[in-house]
Formats: sequence, C-alpha cells, structure tokens
Amino acid sequence: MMSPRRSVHHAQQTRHAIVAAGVALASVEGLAPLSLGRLAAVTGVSKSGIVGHFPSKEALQLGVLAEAVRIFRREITVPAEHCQPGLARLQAVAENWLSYLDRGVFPGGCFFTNVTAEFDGREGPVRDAIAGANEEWRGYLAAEIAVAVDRGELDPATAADQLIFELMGLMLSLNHFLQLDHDPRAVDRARLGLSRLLQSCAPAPGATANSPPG
Amino acid sequence: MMSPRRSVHHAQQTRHAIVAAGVALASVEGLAPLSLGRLAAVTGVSKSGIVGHFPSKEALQLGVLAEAVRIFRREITVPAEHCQPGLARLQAVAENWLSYLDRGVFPGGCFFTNVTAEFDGREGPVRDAIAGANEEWRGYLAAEIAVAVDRGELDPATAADQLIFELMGLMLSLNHFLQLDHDPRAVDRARLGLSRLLQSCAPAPGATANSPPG
DNA sequence: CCTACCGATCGGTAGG
DNA sequence: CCTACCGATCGGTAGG
Repeated sequence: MMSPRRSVHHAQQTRHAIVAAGVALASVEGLAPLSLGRLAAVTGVSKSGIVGHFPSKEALQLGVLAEAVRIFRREITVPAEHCQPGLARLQAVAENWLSYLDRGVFPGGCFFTNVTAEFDGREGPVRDAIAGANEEWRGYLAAEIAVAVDRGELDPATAADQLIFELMGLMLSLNHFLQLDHDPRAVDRARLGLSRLLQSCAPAPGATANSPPG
Repeated sequence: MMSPRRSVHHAQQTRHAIVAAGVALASVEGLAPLSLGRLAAVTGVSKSGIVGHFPSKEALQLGVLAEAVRIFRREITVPAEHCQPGLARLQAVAENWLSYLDRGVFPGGCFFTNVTAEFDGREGPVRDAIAGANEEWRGYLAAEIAVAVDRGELDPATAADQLIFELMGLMLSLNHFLQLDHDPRAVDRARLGLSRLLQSCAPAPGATANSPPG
C-alpha cells in the first residue's frame, strides 16, 4: 500500500524551494517587496501553491527569515563550536563572519543588516522577529565575552556592550563597503579593526586568569 | 499686469511639499516602495500633479534623494564650516552626525544608511546617485583627515581609508542600535568609540606640525 | 494642475 | 497542488 511519505517529502522539497528562492530575492531587494507572484514564477509553483505553504505574505516573510537564520548559524556559529569557549570562539565567529560576507553567502550581502535597515522603522511580527534575531546574536557575543573575561583572556574591566557595539560597527561597515564598492580590501580593514579592538580589551600584563586554585 | 511669479512660486512650493513628504516616507520605508498614489494622498496633490513635477518614479526617487542630501549638508557639514579645517572640523562633523542621529532628523534614522542598504544590490541611476552621495561624503572626510595630518594634528602614518572605514562603522552601528532599541546609551558608545579612534591616530608626543618654517 | 482611464501586478479567495 | 477570479493599487498616459 502507498504511504503518504513520498508526497510529504515532495511538499517539504517544494516548501524549501520557496524559502530558498525567497532568501535570495529578499537578500537583494528586501523582505517587503517579496511577492507571491514573482516567487511563483521563479520556483515554477503556482501562486496558490505558495499560499498552501504560507497562508499569508507575513507568514512567507517569517518563513524566509527563519531560513536565513538557519543559514547564518550554519555559516557562523556552528563551525565555531569546536573552538574553546571564550576568546578563541569569539575570534572564530568573527573570522567566520568576515568570510561569510567575503564569500557572499547571501547574494545581497548580510541578510540581517539589510532587513534590519528595512524593518526597524516599522511595526509588527516581522519587525519583532528581526529584532529577536539581532538579540539572539548579541546574546551569543555577550556570553562568549563573559566567558573570555572569566577565563582571564579579556580584561575584567571590559565593557561588553561597548565591545559589541564596536564589533557590530566593523561588520556593518564591512557589509556597507563590500556591497557598495566590491572592494576586497574592506575585508582586511575589518580584520585589522577587529584585531585592534580585541587587543584593546586584552588583560593587563601579569594579570592572572580567574581559574579555580590548584 | 499679472506676472507669472505667483504661480511659479506656488509650483515650487508644491514641488517642495512632494519631496519633503517623499523624504519622510522613504526614510522609514525606503525609496523603492515610494508610490505616486500614496504621495498624492499625503500631499493632497493629484497623481498627475506629482507626475507634472517628476515625470517618472525614478525622477521622483532622484528628487527625494537630492533633498535628503541638502538636509544632510545643512545638518552635518554646513554647521562645521566655521571650524578650523582639519581635526577640529572632523570632530565637529562627527559630533553633528551623532546629534543628527540622536535627534532623529529623518524619522527612519539615517536616510543614506537605509537607502544604501536598499539599493546596493540593484542597478541603475538611483543606485548610482546613492553611491555618489556616499563617495562625496567619504571624500569630505578624506580631505579633512589629510588636512589634519598635514597640520600635525593626526599622526603622519594615519591610514585614511582605515580611519574612514572605522568612523563609518561607528555611525552605522549607532544608527542600527538607535533604530532597533531606541536606547540613547548607544550615542555615548559611539562617542566613546570615536574619541578612542581619533586618539589612536594622535601624533607621537614631541612630533612637530608640518607647518612652514618661521 | 485636474479627471478619467490604461494594462499589469498586488495579496488573497473560491472551487476543485 | 491547480485554474480562475476578486478588488485594490501600481506606474503612467490622454485630454483638457
């Protein structure tokens, strides 16, 4: 007897084709101008086929955003999991981030930079989901900074909010210059800024790590 | 006899009302979703009244962008003209920039950050005009940095491209955090980063200015 | 500057 | 998942 497995799998494939096309379109043009019609044309699915997976445009935008989050994690944080938590992992995610922008993982540059600029002046669930993705990312950085301080790899006086603010600035600037000028020297400028920034938070010479005695 | 002055003046007022409304709308939602119909509704002018001033949507976008450039100059560079060229003027434009974002001169944050993110992956005259506005701004910063180096206010080894990259990063980050969190502490973080950045380019103690002998 | 209109596309629904 | 269709809005034109 026929199991429904094949058609379920096929539906999942269709759904993934839709969000993948949506991510590519939205990274270049934004989440707002995403349209059912264009996505239907690009994927070969009918408009009502799209609606079958995403009952509203808003649901589609949220689905596309969730896929972008998956890709970001796959490119940035997952490959850094094998690193020691703290400074080493912080440096790894920073380098992964440079590489992610340099390689053009999303055709329009950093997906989150683009949609944050697009939606930060609006209201609603899409704006909230974008803000949540940003908060998750800052929380990740804050946690690794805290570990690095605790391990004595960063100065105990390190102001995490300030460090995150400046880290974000380097990454936003890299995305800005790469997308506008396509000048690969921007990657080296971001790397240099990053290196100086972390150096400025280095522990005072002779300071000892906050590790258990023994 | 009736001169045409009055109607010409009225037409200029109408034109200004259109671009002013366009700047407000575009700073929040972007230049792409600007529509003749909504602008007509907001200004009370008919759609064909809009078309009379801007024969195409593209012309409207370019007109709105030009008005935003005027406002940016009025807020940032013009008030710094009374400062000594070089480091003093650089610090003045930086402070004006902080204030411009802090005061929310454009309702959606930095107009240029928003439309650059929106159009940097597209092609055409609007993208080119946005890139030109960015180039003009960088050129302004580069010129003041060069003067500051020449006057001995910044270290002769200062890498202007690197300094501009990091300055832009602080401003992009400020816009990002202000728009996303509405947290005024971001302004202090940008100011602190700015101060450290310029300090890192300070001339070595005892170095003399490159001024003519006498 | 206006009204009236054009074909195209929008998000979404009906019915199957 | 499909075709066919809905009212609304898009950029732009005709005619005055």
